[in-house]
Amino acid sequence: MIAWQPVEPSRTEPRLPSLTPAVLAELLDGGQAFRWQRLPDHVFEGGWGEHHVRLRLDATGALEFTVLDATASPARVAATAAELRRYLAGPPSDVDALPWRSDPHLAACIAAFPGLTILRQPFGETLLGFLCSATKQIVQIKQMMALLATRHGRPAGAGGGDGPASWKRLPTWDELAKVSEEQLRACALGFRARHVAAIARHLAENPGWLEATEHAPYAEARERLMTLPGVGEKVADCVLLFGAGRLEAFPVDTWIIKAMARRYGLDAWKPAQIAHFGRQHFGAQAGLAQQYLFAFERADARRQG
DNA sequence: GCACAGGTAGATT
DNA sequence: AATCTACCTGTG
Repeated sequence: MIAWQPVEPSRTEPRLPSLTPAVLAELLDGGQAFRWQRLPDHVFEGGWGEHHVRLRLDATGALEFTVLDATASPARVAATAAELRRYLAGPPSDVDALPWRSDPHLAACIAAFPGLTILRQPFGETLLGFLCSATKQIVQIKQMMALLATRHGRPAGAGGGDGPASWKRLPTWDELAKVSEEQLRACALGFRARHVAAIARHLAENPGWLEATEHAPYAEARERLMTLPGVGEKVADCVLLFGAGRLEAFPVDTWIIKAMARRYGLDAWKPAQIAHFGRQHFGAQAGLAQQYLFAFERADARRQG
């Protein structure tokens, strides 16, 4: 294994925030991504795309990483480091521009998770993850992703893998198109298997559709995603927020419905109404605000608020 | 044993 | 147009 290295920002990229272990856990394992595992001593192991790394915080809260590929060349390590910065830095955002001065609850959420940001994950992987998220808890979504990767994903790394212990990346949509619905169900996807299979076929028949969707303006991208089976407003917004850096996306899930009822008095409001309120109230970075509200509400529930 | 889980879509009122 | 339900399956 290669020694730990700092995840230093390059000169042209914004500095990554200094994080506490709790905020790092929320960032990697709080429901944005589904491929990170907690190890002892605040170490996280996981990956995205073909990259497989461990992350930890040094004494000052700065991030360090190590590439988990014994055969990785220095060039590949450098490439992973660059991709890691992009993954962690996420879309350009500014917490200070959120309306926390006039919103005491938002201010409390931000204070509870200082430095929490939005990741920039691969678009296709994000779609797969949130397709499988319907009425599932994070641990279960992670289990589905792990099974899909283990059984149907390519080994990542130089030379296409180096033994049974090598990291398996999630299957691409092209690869998923060759997996039967039965095999998908065997990965614990349940009724979501039908959606994954149908979308894989659709994407195979429409080359470039996913890329065009990723780069389309927000409203158009959202419409396109919602034409896919199993993709409604919530999943579309999650995919655009976490997989395409669209901070204006404001996913309304059960936690946000609870938060809006409890903290903002929006009792019995419907998801579409809450989404409208969120965009109006929180502004261009509504998705960033959503992540703070989401993290706070879940933490509050864990300590039986 | 049974309700519930980062929802969606089709049926029913 | 609003409300109800089926859809899979692991976890508590």
